[in-house]
Amino acid sequence: MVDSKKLTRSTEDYLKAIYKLEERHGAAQTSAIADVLDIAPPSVSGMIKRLSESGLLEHAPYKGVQLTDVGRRAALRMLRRHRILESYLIGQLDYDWDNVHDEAERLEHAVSDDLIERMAVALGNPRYDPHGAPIPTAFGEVEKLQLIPMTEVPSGVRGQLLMVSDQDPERLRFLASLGLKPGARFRVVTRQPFNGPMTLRLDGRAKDEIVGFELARTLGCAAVAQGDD
Amino acid sequence: MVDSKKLTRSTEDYLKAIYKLEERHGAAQTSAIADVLDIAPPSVSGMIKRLSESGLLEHAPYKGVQLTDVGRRAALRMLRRHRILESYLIGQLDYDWDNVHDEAERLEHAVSDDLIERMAVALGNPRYDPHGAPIPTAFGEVEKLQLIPMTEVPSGVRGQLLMVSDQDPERLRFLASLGLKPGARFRVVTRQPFNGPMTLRLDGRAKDEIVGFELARTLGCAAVAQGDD
DNA sequence: TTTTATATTTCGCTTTATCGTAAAATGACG
DNA sequence: CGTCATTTTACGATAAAGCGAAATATAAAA
Repeated sequence: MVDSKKLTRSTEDYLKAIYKLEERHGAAQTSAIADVLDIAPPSVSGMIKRLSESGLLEHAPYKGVQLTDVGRRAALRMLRRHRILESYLIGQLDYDWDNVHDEAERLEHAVSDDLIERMAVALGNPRYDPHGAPIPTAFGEVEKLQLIPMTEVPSGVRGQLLMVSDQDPERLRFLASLGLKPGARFRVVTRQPFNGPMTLRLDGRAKDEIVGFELARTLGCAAVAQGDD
Repeated sequence: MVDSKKLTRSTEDYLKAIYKLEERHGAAQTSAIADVLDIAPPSVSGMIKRLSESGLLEHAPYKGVQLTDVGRRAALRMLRRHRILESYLIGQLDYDWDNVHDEAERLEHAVSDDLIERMAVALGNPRYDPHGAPIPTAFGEVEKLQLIPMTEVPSGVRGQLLMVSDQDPERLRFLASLGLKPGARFRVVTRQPFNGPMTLRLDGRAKDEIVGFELARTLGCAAVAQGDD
């Protein structure tokens, strides 16, 4: 119950995964967790039991789990670590946005809170990481972004790309080659039906770019009113 | 035999410890390792067996162990990591020389070679860490310092402090308060017999400082010829 | 409501890595 | 050659996490 018990690598990974699932679907099903972490469902059940006995989450058997306040704080702490680390590696050590994920993934379990705060200070306490994800504060608060998939920006409408997944280096390199970095503004030129590709015109570019549905669906965007900043 | 098998935290710690013992005494006895790592001798025997089966060290039963080339490279790699990390934390993240050890100790097991090299570059490829220890190159070469304990600098002779242990924060703070940082030059004013304290006059200081025998024995020094740089 | 399908949990077991105690083996030395 | 300290072997314990098979619960279909 006391929150000082130090967590293992796996438990930290579980908490992060559960947080992200909760964020998207309100709760986290066993199989969803198993899926994300690439672990067999019975193993997840076992871990859920241990985590709920430690007071990190509430378990409604056969329904799913919810993080407790303690669990959520722990998850947000990991997210902060990950995102500060990515920001630092890119900002101070010349990493590129497509190769920071793995390094951050390992380091987030090893660094001290002190080091993270020093990195944050060195960066000027950034609020977003290089992939556009909001960085939780040291007190465990996060901005909740209201994003829509690029696939839901209507034809003819202007939008802005705000957030991409940091996981797949190849995808990130490809996105960069299209000019699709967080902050990029565009107008949807055409959208094919039946989950077909979309055509975009990025601000400051002379040519349209074509983006497949699967890819576009993973891009967190906001619609931009004309003349909005 | 293939050197690509990734090592665990403990094995890395064993290799470091064995390297340091070898450096000082030519070989590493089981009990000495047990002592340094605070582990029971039979456990060390067990680990020695595993390490020698992995080709990291040669074991002469009942005699001691010697690192193989592979083992030595692995140990030097850890030393490089540790020392680059300490240098980086102090040089770029405003740590002090008395509080970097633990952080480096944890991180050295988690960082990638790539990150270490980036840190080294950011620092201008330093050759010594902030405690005066030589940093092995990425190729596994180290400068072998020929140091003597401060207790062996004769009375009346000038010396230079070159290296101190990074392990004990309190000791480091105390040393700093005396002005005893690597590079500091001094003249031995008096030395009491029977392992008594010594009196030093540090360059640029108006007052003598008294240093106990136990402490002085851990300070790596070089005698300095008059007018030497 | 009964049947069927899907998801979840329980059970029992395995793996990996490490450490420990007690007892046997070895080597060093007087 | 016998004593003593060191080292090794044998055996067991622990902790953390994983898996497959079978039992159970929920949800959907008939």
